[in-house]
Amino acid sequence: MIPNETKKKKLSSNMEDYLETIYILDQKRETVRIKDISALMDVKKSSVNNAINVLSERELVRHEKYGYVVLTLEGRQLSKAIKKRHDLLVRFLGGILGVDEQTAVEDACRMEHVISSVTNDRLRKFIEFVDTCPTGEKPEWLNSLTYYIEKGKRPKTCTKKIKRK
Amino acid sequence: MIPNETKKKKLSSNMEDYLETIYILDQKRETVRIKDISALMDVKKSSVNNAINVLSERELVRHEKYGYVVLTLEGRQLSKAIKKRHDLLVRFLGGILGVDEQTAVEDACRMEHVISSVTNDRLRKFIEFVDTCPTGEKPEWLNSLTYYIEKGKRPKTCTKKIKRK
DNA sequence: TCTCCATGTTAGAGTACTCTAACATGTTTG
DNA sequence: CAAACATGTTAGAGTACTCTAACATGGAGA
Repeated sequence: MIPNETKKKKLSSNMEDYLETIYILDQKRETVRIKDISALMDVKKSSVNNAINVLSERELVRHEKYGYVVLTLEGRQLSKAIKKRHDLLVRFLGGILGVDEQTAVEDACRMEHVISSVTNDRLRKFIEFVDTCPTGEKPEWLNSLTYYIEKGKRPKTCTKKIKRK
Repeated sequence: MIPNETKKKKLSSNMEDYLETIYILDQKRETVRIKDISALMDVKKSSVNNAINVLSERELVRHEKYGYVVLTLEGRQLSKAIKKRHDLLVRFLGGILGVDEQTAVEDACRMEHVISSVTNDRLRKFIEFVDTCPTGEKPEWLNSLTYYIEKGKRPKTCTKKIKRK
């Protein structure tokens, strides 16, 4: 049995980055140009060109010579998913672990390419769990966690009943 | 001003992987051979050879032709740190998010190369926070989280006092 | 000792990017 | 309309890995 050839190889991290950038640009302007991608990612236009050729072959974008870059349906779905993963990670790192904004974004940019769908799903649920806290606010344990991260020890309200061997 | 040249370039993910593998092997046997690394990482010996040359130039390992691979002090410290990062991630993914063992290990193997020291530190504190729970057991909120992840809803004891607009 | 075999090394090709530099195209403007 | 400028493309080199295949080394047994 030959493995199903409709199953496409996973995109490389770099190509995912290009795709995500195209998605971001697409969301905030009418047209996306090679030049825009180049500027946002801080790579040369020739590198973008190379990437666009790869993404075109995968049918994730369409691009006519000297023209705009346009996401295909598949490309849009995929890039949107990558962007969601990114945002999720930023929220987790920033909102729960209290990592500073810049570091959270930088880490998310790298982590978004390597986490499995299972981990992604669990992180999403974790954040949902925090967001849907019955009190409608930050749950008490999370306040304690923040305190612990900042001070290195538990708040007084969270230290009683210690029973360790 | 020329940037301080004692500052060494960051190791690539691949080289970190090689170094971590050497550390793991070093921990459980007297000597480390090219062949062992090759087997554990599932790459060809020639690739290991190439990696060892790079790590030797960086003074992270010592290796005489046809001999053993030995970690230098610096190599030991660095590889130990990488391994710790790995273990931390496995504990977080497995122990808190409830990701299955195999996926947790796979994800950790990729994530360990991309998280910043800040995120690493926060994750460590998060786990510490859970481990030092005053009751000496899994904190109640974590039980609720596990329930939420499994069932998609909060346990009864965790749903009262909802006040959302 | 000598031969065999496990192990290690080298050479050379392939992949997936990066860049610079030269050149092509298309748009704007004088 | 044509020159000037912005933008895009191509060619070719460089990096950091991967592999296969051929060859070298060294230790253990006949």
